[in-house]
Amino acid sequence: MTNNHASDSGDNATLIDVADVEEITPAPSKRRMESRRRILAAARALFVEKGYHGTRPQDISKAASVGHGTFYLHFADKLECFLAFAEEASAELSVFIAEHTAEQDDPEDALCESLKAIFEYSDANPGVLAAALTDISVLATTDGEVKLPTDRWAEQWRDTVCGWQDEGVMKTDLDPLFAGYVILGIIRQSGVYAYRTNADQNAMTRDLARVILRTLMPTT
Amino acid sequence: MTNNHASDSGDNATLIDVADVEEITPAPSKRRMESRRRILAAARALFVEKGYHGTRPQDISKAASVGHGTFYLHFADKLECFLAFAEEASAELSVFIAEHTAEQDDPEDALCESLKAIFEYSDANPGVLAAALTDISVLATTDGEVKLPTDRWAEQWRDTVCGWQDEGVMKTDLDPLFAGYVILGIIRQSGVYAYRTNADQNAMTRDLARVILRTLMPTT
Amino acid sequence: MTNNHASDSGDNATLIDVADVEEITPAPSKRRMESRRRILAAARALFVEKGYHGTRPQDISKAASVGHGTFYLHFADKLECFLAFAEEASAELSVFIAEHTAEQDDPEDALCESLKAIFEYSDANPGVLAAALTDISVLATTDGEVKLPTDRWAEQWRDTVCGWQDEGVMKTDLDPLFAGYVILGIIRQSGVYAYRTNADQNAMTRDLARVILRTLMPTT
Amino acid sequence: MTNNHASDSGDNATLIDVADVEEITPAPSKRRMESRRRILAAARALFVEKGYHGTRPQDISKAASVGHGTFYLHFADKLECFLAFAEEASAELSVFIAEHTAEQDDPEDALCESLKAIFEYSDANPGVLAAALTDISVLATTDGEVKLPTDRWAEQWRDTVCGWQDEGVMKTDLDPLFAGYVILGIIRQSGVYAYRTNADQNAMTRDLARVILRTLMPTT
DNA sequence: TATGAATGAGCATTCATTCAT
DNA sequence: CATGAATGAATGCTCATTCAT
Repeated sequence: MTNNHASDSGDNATLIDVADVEEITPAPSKRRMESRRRILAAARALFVEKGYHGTRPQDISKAASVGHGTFYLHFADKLECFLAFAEEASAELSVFIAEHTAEQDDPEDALCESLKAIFEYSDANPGVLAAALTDISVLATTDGEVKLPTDRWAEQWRDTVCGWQDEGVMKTDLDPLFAGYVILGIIRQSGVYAYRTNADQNAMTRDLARVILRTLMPTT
Repeated sequence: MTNNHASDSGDNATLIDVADVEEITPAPSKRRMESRRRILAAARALFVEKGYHGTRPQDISKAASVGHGTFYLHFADKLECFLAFAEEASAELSVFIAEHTAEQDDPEDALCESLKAIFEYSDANPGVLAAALTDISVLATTDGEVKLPTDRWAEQWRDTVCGWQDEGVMKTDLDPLFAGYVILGIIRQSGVYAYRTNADQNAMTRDLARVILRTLMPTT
Repeated sequence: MTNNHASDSGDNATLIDVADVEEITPAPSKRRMESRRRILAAARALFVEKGYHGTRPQDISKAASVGHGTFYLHFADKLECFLAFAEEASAELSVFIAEHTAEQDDPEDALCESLKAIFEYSDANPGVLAAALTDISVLATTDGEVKLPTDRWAEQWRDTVCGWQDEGVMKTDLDPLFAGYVILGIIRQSGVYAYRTNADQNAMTRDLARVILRTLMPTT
Repeated sequence: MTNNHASDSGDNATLIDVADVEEITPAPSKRRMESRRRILAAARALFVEKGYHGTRPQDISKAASVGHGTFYLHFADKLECFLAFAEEASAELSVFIAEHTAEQDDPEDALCESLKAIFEYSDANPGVLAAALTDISVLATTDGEVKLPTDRWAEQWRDTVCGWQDEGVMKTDLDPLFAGYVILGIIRQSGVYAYRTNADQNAMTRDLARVILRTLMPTT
């Protein structure tokens, strides 16, 4: 398709109809995209199952049915691949939450829906969140300041809290970012509790929502 | 396997003259203890500075000024050494907290003192808590059920909460273990917040104590 | 579709009148020549800058703005490309020297001019000679007898010396080929000296010419 | 033997008799030295036979009958091993030449002896000199300024020439270092000639000595 | 002809662990 | 008890070359 045009591209540019230009310049090449997709999918499965250090680029390539070198065609190194996976999971969860909380005005309801969404996502993608939250400092002695996924999550909760305040549906005496971290902390560690005790999900959701709201509401 | 030290040492007891037994057999030989002490000290420094994966047994031995083989005289493998370090840190912190909260009856005060103690310990031993909390699942594909340090911490908070309830100084509608995890989550993630924002420690302590108490107190 | 035309390559083959055919088929097709030219130019730059082992065919293709595969359309492998580069440099230098020494009858003058030409070429193409003289045995475990560039240079000097003898302008008691190697050795290693000491070029030229002539002239 | 003392070393230093001290501090450990010796010997054989790029650290270890890791116990990387080999060869040749020219006062005789020594060494260690002279710039894109073996050789010849001048047995109008490079160039390239033509060694030696002296002696 | 994604054998190097002394 | 040289399987990554389009 686009390839057929390829040979013409350089010389006869003036003959190419404008509609084609869009396709020519970025040219993400279907095949290339397919490779990347498969590598990422394999990486996700393996990082979840074996963890970062238990997964070799070689394993990923094999699972993705591509050559070992192809891996490095798409990612500079193993860490970059892991970050892409974490990014992807994070984005997925965001979309998932957004879809589930679209119309909720009441903070408690919104919170409940968000938590439900998180649990649902966790059920549908077991282990993915835990894997994606792996502390990068454990992965590499990266002095470069890569922002941790957790930091971004905390910021998203901060935004949510700010939204509630702006809409006047809730008031808190906490610094919003502090609140964000607190909420994240509660949710995160609760996940471990839920896993350890096989807690009922509905009860957990309700309890969590209540607890979180309590942390926000000023002591009377 | 794991318990290399004291308990094993009694093998040659029968050959040793009785008078000496008391001192020789149970006492794990000064030299041996000194070795272990130095290795653990070096391990702590390196795990904190370089992380688990960035630290090689050789590095530890070298920093401890013992032969590389001596390391394996005291620890079956690197993981065991790390766990010993985490244990040590955990015990230290427990003592530290216990000392600071000995006489506090009021939960809010006790909480404040505990948090102060944690912050003080963190200041005195920078990075040690973060390192000791490293998720073991990241360290090894140990399917065996090693209890995570975090789980023990949550249990300690559960005990504290139960204590408060038993003494009648506080009531909560939460499951105590759940409460323990929530408290741990709040403290842990707050640490990240404090680090990121260079928050004032006294203010943080006060805010945290307030927030934690809120999570526990039944909504009126 | 477009593929059907592929073999005609010249852009509008069907429009070309019969008279042109002769030129099209045997003539290595402008486009092809252009590709090769660009690849060789890029190869030269990279071999000079990074050396043989530091240059990947991919780098060459990229620098030449051609597809990675195109490289292998023109050269069977990397070594062949390098040899083409060395050949080119050698030919260039020959022409350069020939132009500068066309009319000199006196050996000393001819020698001076040759040396000047070499220095000028070196200045105009820094690093090219050094790169082109790279010992092929270092490049590949080629058991096959590829003649070293240096051998060809020695032979050229032999021819020059023979020329002088035939014309009667100079006599030497050395075997001409031996003389060729000696001259080459002197010039080559002097280059290193000149580079290390930032020697004045004119003085170098004069000294070298004198030294070389001394080696040739029979001891009285 | 010495090993028996090893355990005492640290603490009871004062009890150790002085004669032992020498052995204790540098402690090159017979076993370690033996390993290094074997690795270097294997490296020499392989670098000569296969060249730098044709030789893998793995091959060296195998040929030396040591584990792959042992190689890196003695050399930081492949290049360092090669340099050690080149160094060794260079030192050997120096000794060889020194032994053969000890008593020669006359430059021509000294030169003849030196050349004979070089040829003899070359015969006894075929390929070693060629391998050791491999241009390091071909080996790695080492920006760090490692001095080339050739440069050291040129300097040795400079010293020789200076010696002759100081002793008044010879005069030259050349800069001594320049002379050193010229001599090196002549010898080096002649080696190629000798190899190509299977020249008679005695004749070569004589011719070379004559040629080299000519380059030094001022034109009358 | 030209392309560039794909390949995978190959490479230099590491490191947790062992064992002769 | 202590040592440190030795180990070698394993790792992350490269790069000259191929081939479907």
